[in-house]
Amino acid sequence: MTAAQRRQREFEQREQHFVAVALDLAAETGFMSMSMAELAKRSEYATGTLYKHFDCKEDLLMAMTSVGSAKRAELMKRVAAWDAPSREKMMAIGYSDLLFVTHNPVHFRLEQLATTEDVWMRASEPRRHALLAAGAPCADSVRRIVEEAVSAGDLTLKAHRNEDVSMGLWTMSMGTHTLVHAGGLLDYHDINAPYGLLARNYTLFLNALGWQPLIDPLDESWRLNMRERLHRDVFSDIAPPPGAPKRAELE
Amino acid sequence: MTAAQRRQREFEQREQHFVAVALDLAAETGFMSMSMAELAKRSEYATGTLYKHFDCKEDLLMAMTSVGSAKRAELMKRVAAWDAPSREKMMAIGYSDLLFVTHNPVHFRLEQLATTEDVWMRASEPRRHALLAAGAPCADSVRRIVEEAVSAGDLTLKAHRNEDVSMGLWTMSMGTHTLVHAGGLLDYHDINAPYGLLARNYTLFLNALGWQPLIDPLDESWRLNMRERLHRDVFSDIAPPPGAPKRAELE
DNA sequence: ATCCATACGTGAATATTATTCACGAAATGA
DNA sequence: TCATTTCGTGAATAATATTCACGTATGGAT
Repeated sequence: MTAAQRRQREFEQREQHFVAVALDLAAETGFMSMSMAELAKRSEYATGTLYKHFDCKEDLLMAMTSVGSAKRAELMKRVAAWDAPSREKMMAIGYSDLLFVTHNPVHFRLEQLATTEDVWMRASEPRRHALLAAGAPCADSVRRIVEEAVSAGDLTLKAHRNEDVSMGLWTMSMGTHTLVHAGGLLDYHDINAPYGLLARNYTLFLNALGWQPLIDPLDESWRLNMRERLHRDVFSDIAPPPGAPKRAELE
Repeated sequence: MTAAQRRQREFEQREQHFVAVALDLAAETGFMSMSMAELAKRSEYATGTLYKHFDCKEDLLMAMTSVGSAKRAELMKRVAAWDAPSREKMMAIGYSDLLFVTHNPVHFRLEQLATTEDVWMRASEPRRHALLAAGAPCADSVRRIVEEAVSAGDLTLKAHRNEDVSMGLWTMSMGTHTLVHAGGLLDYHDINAPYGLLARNYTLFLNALGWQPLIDPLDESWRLNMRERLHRDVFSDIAPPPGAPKRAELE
């Protein structure tokens, strides 16, 4: 039965190939403007073959999005393993998400489309589940950091359970990305540096939870310092997001 | 020139008619599954006539979404005019959004789709602008409440400018709705009552800003009390969202 | 080495649907 | 009453997601 296994392996490789080519295509034209026929041609397979893997275009989208989610999860796993105070690690989680989205703008577009109710419901249940599963390690990393903070005495949970803490931060990040990507919206509302603001809101939120040590949201240098160490210790292979202020510029 | 004016008026009425019928259709089938031809037929006009109003389906979506945004803005305007302490008014803003979304789930789906980058970019600039404009009064109401809080001495702005305050709350609400509407996602992450959590997160955030009077996030009765007065004084014509303690329904 | 049966890839055919446009009817104003 | 313009029409067009009948390659059995 080793032949069947090989077949299976080749099938999976072909699927990855389809997804990789699809991601390239989506980067060029956007997911909605990309046609299944063109994707098949670019992948050097027939249209029918594509449909052997994905029952519908939405299923393909789920698979494409899962790739990005896995990448983000990998970044957060690194953060969770970082040797730093719990509060810095929690801030670094938010930063890693930002890092990921700015380096992978295409992924955010896909994710946004995928979690749209209209699209979400068209995808098959197994594909949806696979996407959720791809994101689960993110939640795990965050959960672990919260646990760590509690057992280190940096944080005492009252109204919030462990999952609730991450939910607050998660919604702020997701909402911010959404507003950033709706071109013109933030300008319209006269909001200049949404991600700097997001960082301050993280700070406020963690302060409100009583997560020690409390940080002055006006203290930019604390955050920049943390970011520098983070890039040195954890993200040495990833460039900071363009447009982020350098520490030197603060003096 | 009075004939031309009448024509113009009729044209606008027909557009409203199209949008109203489209909202009904979208409620039944979802926006993506709704066809322009069927919309035209239901509206008792020809397909071409529909395209005299909307250059593309995405433009129609923007118009449909604008209707909802205007409704939400109307609710928030009422809140801004409410005679209550600034902090309660700010909480009521979040509550009014929740009220609106739970009573108009279709609108949220549309809004979510519309602000998706892929869709947003396909709509024409004027239609996008109209949608932004429809949402502007929301921002105005919120801005006014923040100003009021500052001049009443309930709030002292430090790291945040006026717009920044609303941005934090806005992203939390939007992010929460998004997660709620991605069916199965919250269950997957073991989060039970997302909107109760959202309210606590609002409370935390406003506490962190130092918005007086500070509220214990564990104090449910404060919130329930506020909500009751709000429904009595401001939203007497709107039922509380399901899941909340029932009151007499006035229509 | 040969053959059979099954699994697999194919791409032309189908179905659906957003969008266009050439036409004729109705309104307008002289 | 007529000429002109404006407006609504819906059949035609142009994609494009999805299906399926077909032929071919594969792998095991003789």
